[in-house]
Amino acid sequence: MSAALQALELENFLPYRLSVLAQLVSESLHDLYAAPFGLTVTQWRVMAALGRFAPLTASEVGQRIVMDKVAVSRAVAGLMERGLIERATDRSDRRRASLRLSARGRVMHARIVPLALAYQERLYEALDPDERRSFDALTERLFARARALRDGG
Amino acid sequence: MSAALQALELENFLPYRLSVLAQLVSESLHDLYAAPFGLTVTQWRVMAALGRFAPLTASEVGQRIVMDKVAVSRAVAGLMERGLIERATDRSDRRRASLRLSARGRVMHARIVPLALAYQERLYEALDPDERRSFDALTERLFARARALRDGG
DNA sequence: TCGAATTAGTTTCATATGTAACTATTATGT
DNA sequence: ACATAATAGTTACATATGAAACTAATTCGA
Repeated sequence: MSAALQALELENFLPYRLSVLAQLVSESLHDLYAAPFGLTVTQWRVMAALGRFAPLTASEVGQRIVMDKVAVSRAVAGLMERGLIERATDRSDRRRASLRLSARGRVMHARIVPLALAYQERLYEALDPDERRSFDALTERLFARARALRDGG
Repeated sequence: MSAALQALELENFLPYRLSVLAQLVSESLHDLYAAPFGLTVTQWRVMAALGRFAPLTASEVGQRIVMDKVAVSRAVAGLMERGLIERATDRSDRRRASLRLSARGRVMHARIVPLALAYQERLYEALDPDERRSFDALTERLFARARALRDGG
């Protein structure tokens, strides 16, 4: 049995394709709220998590949005400084502090959400409804597989 | 007509999902060649582009792998330092220099490619062949759409 | 109950990345 | 031919990110 020569066609290589697509989309979205609102991607994600699930501790935020605790800590510091979120130390466990959007944060959140959804909508116009559902399901399975490979080997 | 309240469900938000999936895959792949071979993701991508299409100028590399010229320049500097690629200034236009893998670079490339393809294969096990084709086609269309939105508005 | 281990979160350091300014070379228009 | 613009690539600066060390508080176990 002769060994097949393997060639790597970068443009057809799944991890590469995912990376390029995600980066392009991420950059576009970034333009949507970075310049107008002065937020980084990680800060916006923290706000989005709090907008939906507050109150959350920093750890819980990290679990929700798949972000490590250092990144969360830095994003929270920046958002606190600008008065966009509020922190309240847990009385029964003073290591923990629950976070929520401030009034200002809620205003900004309410202005960004429609922009983000509109962008998603325009992106999804590339697919018909069946294809959207299909795409979402496939990404979900790839994600689960990638996590299994990382964790279990 | 009452305005519908819009909610952003981050975990169902397409840009977010793409970002998290791409990052997870990218991290896994990174473990595959970063520690063993001491390459960054950008360096590996430059090697992959040269392994397939050499000789290329730095600009051409950037176009192939969707990477800006500064990133290419830095990756090239690192790869030159380690003797993994070779540079030859174009005689008819001395601004340009064509790049190719060195003998050492080809050896390393030949060792990494099977690892990368094996990882892709294990990832793709989450999908059956029809689904793979479908997924690839859908990502292609989303990419085209994202680029159109960025460029054209 | 007291020391070790765990957990939440922050700080530090080294590295990576993006933007803009810069150098060197070639192309263009008059 | 010569000033201006464009192109290839590098450097510099500011900011972002990841890994590991660290602080503070709590839990666990002998």
